Amino acid sequence: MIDKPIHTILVIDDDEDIVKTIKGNLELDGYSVLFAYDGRSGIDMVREHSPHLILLDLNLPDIDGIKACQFIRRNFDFPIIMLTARDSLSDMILGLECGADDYVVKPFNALELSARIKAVLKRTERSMVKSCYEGQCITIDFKSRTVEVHGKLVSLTKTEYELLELFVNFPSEVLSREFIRQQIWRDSHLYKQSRTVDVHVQRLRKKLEKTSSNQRFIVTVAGVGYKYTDDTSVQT
Amino acid sequence: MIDKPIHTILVIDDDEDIVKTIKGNLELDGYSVLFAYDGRSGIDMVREHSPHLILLDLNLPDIDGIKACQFIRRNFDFPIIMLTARDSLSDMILGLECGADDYVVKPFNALELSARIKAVLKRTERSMVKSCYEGQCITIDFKSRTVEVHGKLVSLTKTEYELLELFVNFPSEVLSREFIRQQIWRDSHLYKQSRTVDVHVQRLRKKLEKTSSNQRFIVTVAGVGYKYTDDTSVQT
DNA sequence: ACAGCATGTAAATATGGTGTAAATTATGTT
DNA sequence: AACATAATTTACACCATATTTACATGCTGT
Repeated sequence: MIDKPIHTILVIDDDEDIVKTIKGNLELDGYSVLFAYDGRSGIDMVREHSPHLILLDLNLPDIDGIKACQFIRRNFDFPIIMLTARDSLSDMILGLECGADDYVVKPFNALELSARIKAVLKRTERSMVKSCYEGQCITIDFKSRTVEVHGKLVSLTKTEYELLELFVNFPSEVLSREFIRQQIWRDSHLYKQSRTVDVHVQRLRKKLEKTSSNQRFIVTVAGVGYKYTDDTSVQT
Repeated sequence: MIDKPIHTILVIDDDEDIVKTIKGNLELDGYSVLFAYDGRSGIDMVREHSPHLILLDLNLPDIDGIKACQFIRRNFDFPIIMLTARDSLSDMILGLECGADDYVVKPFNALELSARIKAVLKRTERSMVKSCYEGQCITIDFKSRTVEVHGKLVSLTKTEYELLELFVNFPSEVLSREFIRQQIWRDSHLYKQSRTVDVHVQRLRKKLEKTSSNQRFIVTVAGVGYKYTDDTSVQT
């Protein structure tokens, strides 16, 4: 909690009410918030302030949100989360082909937005600096998507790998099933009370623990969720 | 992250906005950036600073970009990437007969430019030191474009060779189909969800593995892309 | 013009990852 | 201890993805 960096987030949306509530929420979370009500001035602010992350509405009054997104990506390359109504979800957004890092469907709740922001910041920050993770026993090379446990290579499927990467981004923090579901499956329809997350955690566990002498990397916190740790000393 | 060398890139372009955004992006990528707004002072800077790579606009106010490119190549021999609008794409550029190492079509996005710079630097750096690649089993002579597997010569087609060279430049790094498509086919319209890349990977595989005892050089990472490795020990 | 090879696409096949349901076991509570 | 609730395990059918095959077109060199 000592040296937590302050992140600047730029909100570009023409709905003043939404901007206000987002601003309020984000400031509670400790972010410094800038905002703009249209695309043009939004882009000016991007140029001027170099925010750490941009929340960009898809339906702006003056310019197309997707175009704006592409423009920002092309010219500045800051992480972007698109804000969009469910009925205007295009492939462009779904596949994040417009260059966005993530998207959130309106109306969203504060917690979901907050979670996605956190995840995107973690992801981009990490990839700026390091290309691998080195825990006590587990090593991950993000470029080759290679995972080693005690030096032994283990091959993971796509979801297993993404799951592990997610855990590693939030070390010794309890992640709820719902949070995990949202991060990895977004809104692809998984039955609300499906045990899918559990099953995948189990598959991942099996592969990770096969090598090492029954060490638990992913601990289940009953009634809450799962927690990853690869270190005796707990650190944030 | 320890010994990453700092590269100096010189941008020669008369559009101040473009220069600024390029500069911003490249500095984010960790490059040291110089710039010039016309050909004459650009060439002066080349002489003075010996940059590792030059981004050269085709349409300069004072001199012809192609001429400038040829001049730099003749007199200094630093790698050059041409920046050009789609409508002024000449054969000279397309075939890189002006001596450029690559070209990028405006407007380009930051990621593409970044990728091309990376690729050119890898290529030229490697060829500065070595004119061939020597893996555990595979040997490539870049000048003669010859490939040997376990000492046995295999003849590859143009695309197969370029594919292999691309892979070799990013050892044990997962390359997405989209990235491969961009690097090898540039923007020639390949159907978005065409399996062309796969097919060529398969053809390349067949030729490489025919010789050796069914060793996998190009591993497929399901749902993500392909990864090359010619070494039992995985190294970054 | 012809033969031969390279290339991109499409369709058929194979593979293996994925989600779910149900059975079993563990956990926490009273 | 007994119960209720939650988590794990197993099994399986389905589906998405990768691979293979085949083919039409285009290019090259003789």
